[in-house]
Amino acid sequence: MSTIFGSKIRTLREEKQIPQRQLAAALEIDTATYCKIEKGERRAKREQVTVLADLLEVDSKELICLWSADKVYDIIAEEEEATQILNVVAERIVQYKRKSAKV
Amino acid sequence: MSTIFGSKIRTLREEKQIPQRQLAAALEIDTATYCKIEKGERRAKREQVTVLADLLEVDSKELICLWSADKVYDIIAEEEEATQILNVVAERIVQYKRKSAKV
DNA sequence: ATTATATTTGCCAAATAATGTCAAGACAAA
DNA sequence: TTTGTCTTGACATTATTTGGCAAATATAAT
Repeated sequence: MSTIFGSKIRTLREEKQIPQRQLAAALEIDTATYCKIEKGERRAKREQVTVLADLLEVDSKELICLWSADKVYDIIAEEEEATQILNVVAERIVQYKRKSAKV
Repeated sequence: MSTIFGSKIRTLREEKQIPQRQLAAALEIDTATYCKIEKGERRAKREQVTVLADLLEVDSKELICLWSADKVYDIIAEEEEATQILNVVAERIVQYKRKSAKV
């Protein structure tokens, strides 16, 4: 049930010794909700991720990456062909990049 | 807006010359809804995918794979770090497999 | 051209999932 | 014990997804 994203922001927050209350306020949500985000019981919204990156002073790309990875993992984790699914997606992304490079 | 899954089932259906109406009936949905699934405007439910695999006589794993890939693609397509997200997920899946293999 | 069949579109309704709050409890430090 | 922090569960709210209906548009055949 825990997420890479949740663990990451918890670690960062503890390193900086910031209380949940403070980050929750910045995100304009209840501390209960913030707590659940750290524990992976709720998913942060995308805008919230970037706000957190600022406050925790990390590259927002890094957090977005972990946050997205959690979402993808939820979709494919239970599927037998998980790895192949990733290959199909990767292939499609390459194709798209080729196409936009042409233009 | 079109999906790999939708294109695939449309192609298969046309090859077999089956009307949408017939597949829609098997899925117990409106032909309009079925039409949208082929066009990628609606997402089939997981159970519907396996029913379609039967009717279209293809391996359900194959269809599930394309169907999942569409979902994953939706999540990461707009993200700058799409490829890296896939790597993070792939890494996590490998880790999970190791863990379950140990037991 | 007219009819019949198949597909598509737009809009609304129902169902489901995601996000959030509140209140109460657990836990630790002072 | 009091204070501040964190956690949990039940419930409320909101957003998203899925489906139906009716009308429009193809597509075929006659």
